Amino acid sequence: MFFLRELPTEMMIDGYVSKIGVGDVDTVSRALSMMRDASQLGRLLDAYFARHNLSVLKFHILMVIDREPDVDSLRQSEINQRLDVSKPVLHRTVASLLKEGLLVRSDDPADSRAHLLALTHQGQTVLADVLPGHFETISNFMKEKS
Amino acid sequence: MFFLRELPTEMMIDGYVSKIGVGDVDTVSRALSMMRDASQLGRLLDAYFARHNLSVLKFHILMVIDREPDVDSLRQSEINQRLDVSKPVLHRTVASLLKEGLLVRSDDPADSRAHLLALTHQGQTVLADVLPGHFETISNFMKEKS
DNA sequence: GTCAGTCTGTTATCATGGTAACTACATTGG
DNA sequence: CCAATGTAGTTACCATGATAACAGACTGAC
Repeated sequence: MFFLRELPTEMMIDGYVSKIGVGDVDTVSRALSMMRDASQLGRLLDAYFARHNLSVLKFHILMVIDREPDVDSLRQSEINQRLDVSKPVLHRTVASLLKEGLLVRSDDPADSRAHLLALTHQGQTVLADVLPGHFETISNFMKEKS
Repeated sequence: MFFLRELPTEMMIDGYVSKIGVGDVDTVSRALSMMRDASQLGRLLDAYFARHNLSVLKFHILMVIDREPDVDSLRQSEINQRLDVSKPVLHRTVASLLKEGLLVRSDDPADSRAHLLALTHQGQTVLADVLPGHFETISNFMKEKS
């Protein structure tokens, strides 16, 4: 992600917004701040996970499987329902996690098209290792913002 | 960009955060909401600009040149100071805008390495056409959120 | 029972983000 | 002056996002 380093001043936004007659300056300013903050935090998280040979998407995949109550595995389509990412990207990233040994795949007894994806022991270890720093990165960023 | 469709409940976050002892649940919840909102608004803006044969980055490039006081052109490096994007991506995207006729390039008399990038008439027209919908997209999104 | 329609996963291809490393020019310190 | 360093732009390559289109397996209305 990327975004403006310097947001437009409220005056500049007003120059566009009030001329056009849509929305109000405060709302637009708030949205632009949000986008810039999200971009910056996104970069910090990307860098953090990269240092652990992961990506935000890989982390989220491990996370949604791990946090599932009652079961310890999910289908690819179920992961897709939980993550707002396209099927092919999810497929590719799951393939990469399988290759790296963080996930295992087994046939779904209920549907021969599908497979069940579960964390390996190593996957659980990696997730546990990476979680504190994830929340710490978020917390530190929010602290500096306020 | 992508993100979790359903955020973890505060209870789940607490399960991680308080165990780990970094940050607090509210701050982390707020950050995750922000990331999801930014992802969703980002998708809306991507789709909006795509309908106008643009991208968010192309729009921002046009915008920062247009909003510059006193001058009507910028160097690539000056655009880079204003946008949080890498040099090669900016270069490629500027090249595309030149090819599409939205920007023109002239030599910088002060530095033979550099060039000045200015909006063409068509570039100004496109920017003006696209601005209202941009702010409208943002305003509508923020309204639905609240 | 069958076949039209849907769902699961996959492949191919493209778009757009990044880093590393380079050329050419400009600037600065001795 | 001129060598060393810095800056502007560019190239090559990789990572990670998307859509379109497909095969094969399931499902339901008849």
